[in-house]
Amino acid sequence: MTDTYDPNALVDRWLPIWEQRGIFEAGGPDDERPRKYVVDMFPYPSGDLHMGHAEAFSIGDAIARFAMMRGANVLHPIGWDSFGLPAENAAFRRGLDPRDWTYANIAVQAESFRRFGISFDWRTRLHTSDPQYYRWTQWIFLRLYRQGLAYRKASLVNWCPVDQTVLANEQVIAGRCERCDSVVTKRNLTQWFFAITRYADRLLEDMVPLEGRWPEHVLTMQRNWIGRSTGAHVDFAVQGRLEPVRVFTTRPDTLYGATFFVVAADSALADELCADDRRAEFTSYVETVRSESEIERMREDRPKTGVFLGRHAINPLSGERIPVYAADYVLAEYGTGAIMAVPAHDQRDLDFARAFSLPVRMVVDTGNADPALTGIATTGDGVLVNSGPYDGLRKAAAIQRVTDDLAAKGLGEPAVTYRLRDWLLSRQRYWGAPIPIVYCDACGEVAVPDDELPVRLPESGYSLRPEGGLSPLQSATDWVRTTCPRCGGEARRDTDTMDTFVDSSWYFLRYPSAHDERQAFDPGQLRRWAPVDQYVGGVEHAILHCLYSRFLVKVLHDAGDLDFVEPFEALINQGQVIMAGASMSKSKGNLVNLQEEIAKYGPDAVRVTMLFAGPPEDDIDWADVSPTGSGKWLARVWRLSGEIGRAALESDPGSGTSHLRQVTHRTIDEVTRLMTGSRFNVAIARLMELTSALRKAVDGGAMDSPAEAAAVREGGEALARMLSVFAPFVAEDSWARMGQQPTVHEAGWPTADPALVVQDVVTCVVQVAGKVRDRLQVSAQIGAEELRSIALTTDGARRALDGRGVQTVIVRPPKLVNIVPV
RNA sequence: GCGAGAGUGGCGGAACAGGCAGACGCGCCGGACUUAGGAUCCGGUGCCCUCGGGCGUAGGGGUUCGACUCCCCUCUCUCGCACCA
Repeated sequence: MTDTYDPNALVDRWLPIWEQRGIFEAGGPDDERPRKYVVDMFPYPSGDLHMGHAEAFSIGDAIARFAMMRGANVLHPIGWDSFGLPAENAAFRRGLDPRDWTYANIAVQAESFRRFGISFDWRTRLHTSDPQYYRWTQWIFLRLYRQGLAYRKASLVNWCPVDQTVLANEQVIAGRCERCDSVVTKRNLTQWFFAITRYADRLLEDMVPLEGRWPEHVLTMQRNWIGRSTGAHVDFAVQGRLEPVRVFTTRPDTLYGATFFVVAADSALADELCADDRRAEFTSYVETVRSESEIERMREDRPKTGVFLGRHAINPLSGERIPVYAADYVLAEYGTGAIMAVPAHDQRDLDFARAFSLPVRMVVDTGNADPALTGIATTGDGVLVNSGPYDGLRKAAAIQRVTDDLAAKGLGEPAVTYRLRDWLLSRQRYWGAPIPIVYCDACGEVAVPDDELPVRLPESGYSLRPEGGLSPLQSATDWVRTTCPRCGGEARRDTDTMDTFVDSSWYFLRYPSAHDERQAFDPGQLRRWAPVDQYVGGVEHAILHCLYSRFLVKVLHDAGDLDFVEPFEALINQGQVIMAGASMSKSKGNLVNLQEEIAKYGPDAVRVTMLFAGPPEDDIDWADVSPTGSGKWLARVWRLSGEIGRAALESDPGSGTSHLRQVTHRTIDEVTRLMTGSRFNVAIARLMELTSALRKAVDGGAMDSPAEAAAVREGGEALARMLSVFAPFVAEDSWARMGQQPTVHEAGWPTADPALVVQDVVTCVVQVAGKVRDRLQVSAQIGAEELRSIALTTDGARRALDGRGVQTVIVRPPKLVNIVPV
């Protein structure tokens, strides 16, 4: 055993031993230990692991290892989210097949994970781009298809002109492509959707039990994303149209304040309603609107525009005739694509009314100044005015009454709308799971039978680059040409592939039976493991990935495949690793290379630095933290273990109650609690304190006395066991240096002796007028009366009182006395 | 604009339930050992000070014997959403 601390040599020493013993493999069905399923969001193979991976997986590993050390049967799996557009683009840039590029990266990442010492059960390893995996992604698609939850629809979709593909709403950030930042345009294409909106209410309701277990802001983001609004549908007759036009409003109480009517300019309805003499103006307006980018449309200070359509709508309750406009501030996709405009109580309507000199009629008196004069719409509570039979009602009562009256007359009904849209999953790209549908001239749209899955991606030999909005798979003509599973006639395959979020929204169901060739997931295994007890990953997936996973689990539950409705019982979003105040990027030149950091400090020091920097959810600025400092601490532990190792193994700390034993057991007690709350930074601070206490004892000659040496050994061994969850290599080597057999990871979490945790003597603070004036060492069991009289006679108290009398004394034995002078 | 969260030393951050503010670490200062130190070990380190104390958790007010912690107002920052009717 060498005496020079070389962190990277420890990796080579212990990795083969751990792997040979299989110590991180989950127990089988007969394993009686309590089970825990810990999942890190699986990586995307875009290159080697980076600093962000190191942080996320350090957190997940600490959680998984802590559970293992406490005697749980832990499933800690790993896989790769290996389909997707970035890999495809990167491969084409290099003139490579996406498959080769992807699997080469996976190999590199897997080896990096190994050497980083993450406690994965490698038997679970899966890749979403394996036919053995995407076969079941296709099976899940068909599961939704048969339930009517997957459907095809021609619609105006978000189009990224650079990536040449359709994007889900969720992938458009402020009008730009999430991936390449180019300005998104619109296209009319027939696309596949999952009907996630049908699950909107359940996605909302089922969040209640997640309170306190998921980050609050993630729940808020999901709620906002779903965007449930309650109100009413109201039918307005429009001249020259048989059917009334329906609007959605959250403020039916303001119906008498509607002074005009607006339909979305780009909707079919606007086109239909346009009067002949307005056609020219309307057409040119729509052209202007269409040519504007999303960015321009979303400019905050953008003036309201629109055109009068030459018709009027009839207010169903008041009978008033109001003009109908087309405008781009009304969205075709939200609600019904038409609104009643109440300028007095809606700022957007007011802005439009002022731009077009339309009347503004206040119908709810909120006590604020008239919006017609101020230009500020009022939205608060108030009393109805100018509203015929509803005058005098308060807002809430009026909403109820108006809605009821509309319903009674068949002119409307209570309604709920959502911001959430159905999940658009078709992608005109090569590197994804093909959609398992064929089109037959005789039978139409036909599902590929389950036993013909997977529909494999054609291997190569085609131009696989996206062109002109056509899926690259269209050029694979002999792949496209197939036979209809129903009639045996000629048929064509769907040439789109699925959004990779489909792949990643069910992988945690596959892990426990990752290589099962008969089914997507094993219900028996899932009964043992699922749902995921702890999920760890970046906040960038707080909406998309988490919402889609929640949706899919509910669908599979309803299909009778699963007996739970939420995939992730608890969620931690780790912060980002940044450098010198900015997110890392090659162009900023502030990229920190993970492998270089590991080469310099060893994997353990990098892990400890990540976890010690602050709470897991906080960002880490690598410029503010010190891998050197973490490395120094680990080296201290390692050297200490060598000194402890020279003391006799068999010595027993016995029943001694030395100060050091108390420190050890209090540390165990506290670190155990801190780990339960994922308070890794504080837990590490406590372990550092224990290290210093042990160092001090050894330097003070403790090793010369058998009893004291035994207490040092007890502390050192407890330290190694606890350290193992953060710094597995150093902990393991220290364990061996103290003369113990491998491995520390099987040694179990130390147990605190309650007798040593309880403080028998405590420090009592003596305050005068709330300021600390003295400190006392008193028995933890001291009575209030006794403590009061001792406190009053302390030097500090007497000096501070300076002859003044005592008004009252607050005694909180044994920790505090506060003397209040006259 | 709307919603959520956060402001503590030079820096990252501690403070369980209203009871010793600044644990632990970085940085800095000093010392020991040393041919040497970018190794190791030990000590110091919120600010001011007449060495008794005074001030101090963004700012202002309040509740309390006692407030980083609870309440109100203001300021600043971060994140999310952003014409969603």
